[in-house]
Amino acid sequence: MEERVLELKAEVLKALAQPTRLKILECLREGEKCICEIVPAINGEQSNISRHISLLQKSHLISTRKDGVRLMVRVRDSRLFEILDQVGAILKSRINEQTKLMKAL
Amino acid sequence: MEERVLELKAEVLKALAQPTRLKILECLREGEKCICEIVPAINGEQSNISRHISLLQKSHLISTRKDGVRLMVRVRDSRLFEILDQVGAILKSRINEQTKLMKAL
DNA sequence: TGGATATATGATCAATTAATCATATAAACA
DNA sequence: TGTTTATATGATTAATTGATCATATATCCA
Repeated sequence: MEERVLELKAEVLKALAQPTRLKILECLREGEKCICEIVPAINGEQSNISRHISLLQKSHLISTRKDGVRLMVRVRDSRLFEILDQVGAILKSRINEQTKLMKAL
Repeated sequence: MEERVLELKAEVLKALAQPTRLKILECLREGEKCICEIVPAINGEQSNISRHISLLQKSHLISTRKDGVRLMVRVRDSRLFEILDQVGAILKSRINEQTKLMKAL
């Protein structure tokens, strides 16, 4: 596969690969939210969340619109959630295997 | 979603979010390979690839077995490739949108 | 207009990361 | 046994990252 394509894929994955950003994205499953809703929802620092949001935007994973003072944020492509769910599924079967091994003791 | 679960998901995504590691994984689509095949296939440094392989193993994304001197490597869960493909699909439609915009100029 | 609220950003710091070189270990084979 | 081949690892370095505090900017409303 093309070097450049892998770099692009890595950039997207990197944007996802951070707990605070995952919290933000999970929070956005419910739909569009403004930063002032996200901050208390995930119990974060305003300036930190603001930076993560702008990173997610630079990675084109979210889009934003101004509503007065507020910045409304939403996930651009809902397939993003399928990716997160797939990661969850992989983790789940990893745990299952470990559990089976434990039972066999 | 549970803090700890998000941390686990972030760890998996982080292991994926690096071009060299993506190259290795793409290389493993074809099936089990030893490091000495991977190194020339992706034109990498032996010590660097070795480190990335051991990172991928620590993240439980690949499994390994010894065959003489060689270390045979394979992807643990093929759903990993579905994730990579899904990322590709998201990138593809991002490009499509940009192309449409360009045409409308 | 002046204060309250929402967001962005500069500066700083500690921690992590990826790559590289040199070298160590270990298996295979002539 | 000695050499070649495969892999691992210590040390080093530069770059990136995430968080935080302080402050700036911008919008709204009384």
